[in-house]
Amino acid sequence: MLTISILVNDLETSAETSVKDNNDMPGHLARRFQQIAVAVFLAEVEDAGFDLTPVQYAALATIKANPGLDQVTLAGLIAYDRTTITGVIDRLVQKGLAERRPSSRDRRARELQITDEGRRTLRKITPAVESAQRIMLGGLSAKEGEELMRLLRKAIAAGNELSRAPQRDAQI
Amino acid sequence: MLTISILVNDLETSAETSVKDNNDMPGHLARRFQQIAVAVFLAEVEDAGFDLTPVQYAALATIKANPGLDQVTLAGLIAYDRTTITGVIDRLVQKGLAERRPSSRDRRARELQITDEGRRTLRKITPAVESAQRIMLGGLSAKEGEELMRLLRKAIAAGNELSRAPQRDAQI
DNA sequence: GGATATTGCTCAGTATGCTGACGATCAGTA
DNA sequence: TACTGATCGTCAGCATACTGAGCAATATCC
Repeated sequence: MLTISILVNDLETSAETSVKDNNDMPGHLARRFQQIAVAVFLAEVEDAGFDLTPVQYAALATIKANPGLDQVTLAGLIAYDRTTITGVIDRLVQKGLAERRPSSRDRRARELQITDEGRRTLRKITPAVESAQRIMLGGLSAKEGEELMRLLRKAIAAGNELSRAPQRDAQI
Repeated sequence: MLTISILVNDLETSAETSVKDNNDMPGHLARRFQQIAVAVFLAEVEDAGFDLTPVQYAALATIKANPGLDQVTLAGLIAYDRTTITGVIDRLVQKGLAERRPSSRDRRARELQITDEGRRTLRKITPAVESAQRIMLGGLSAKEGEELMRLLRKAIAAGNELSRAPQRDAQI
């Protein structure tokens, strides 16, 4: 009791809010883990001789798996904001990895296709991407890594609708 | 066996890379969880009548807990890049929540102080911040939430040096 | 069929985050 | 003390992310 009292007084000289340690804040931990994940991804990919961001990679892989999809569908599949997708596709097109052409069925929409160069890039980059995923979880045992991913998936599923860019399955 | 074979052929017509589902990628899950965490934070804080980002909140709370610290130390404590801090402090100062003044001991450095208004804001905003942290973990049991935070902390500690902005304790 | 609502995409503006560079300053050493 | 290297803060430039707005086109409803 005495210890606690001293601790509180030490942290808070006045009777104000009890500011928790940043490491007790899931939001802070989320930011830190993301920060490390991006840095590891970029380092591994650059070591492999490529220049592709995590976001660009996810978009390209999803275009490959769903040829001809439009931008809104792509955004839904990987949970990007639709305004973000525009710039990401711009850069994939500019690098010659993807193509954007007007849809014949809906003149508002753009159909996305991966190019041969994009396919080649995806194939060659895969070991680096997989290596990055391993490094991100490097401090955890295999079982802990699985558990972390399970808990993240569960928390994400529960909060899916809370951001402007929820995950959406493709329409049939 | 048959099922698996069909599935693989369905996903991969040629003998190319096996593109994993995004939900098996810790990097993707990290981005999604962060995305939701930020959205929840902003929504809760705005509901409480304030306009403060997660990054600004963390900086302000850390300034309050370490009066007079310089920008590099602040960056280290919350693992921001030092180039990011400049803009964050700019906005805190512009909102009247913090002050930046030249250090008397080191003319390169700037000493940071929280203002009365900043203190007031921190105090009033705390319930919203705590509510946001709860909502982020809303899909998990209390035990699962604890476990998620433990695993994140462990993974982050192992990867601390891998980003340009590692966490650093303050010098004594 | 025509008014209305919705949807696909883009844009301007703002806030992280990062790379790489720079000037000013400090610290350590020859 | 002069030189060298490191450090503090800032800047330009780029890439996410988001808000809110708008245009064009499609869907829906009467």
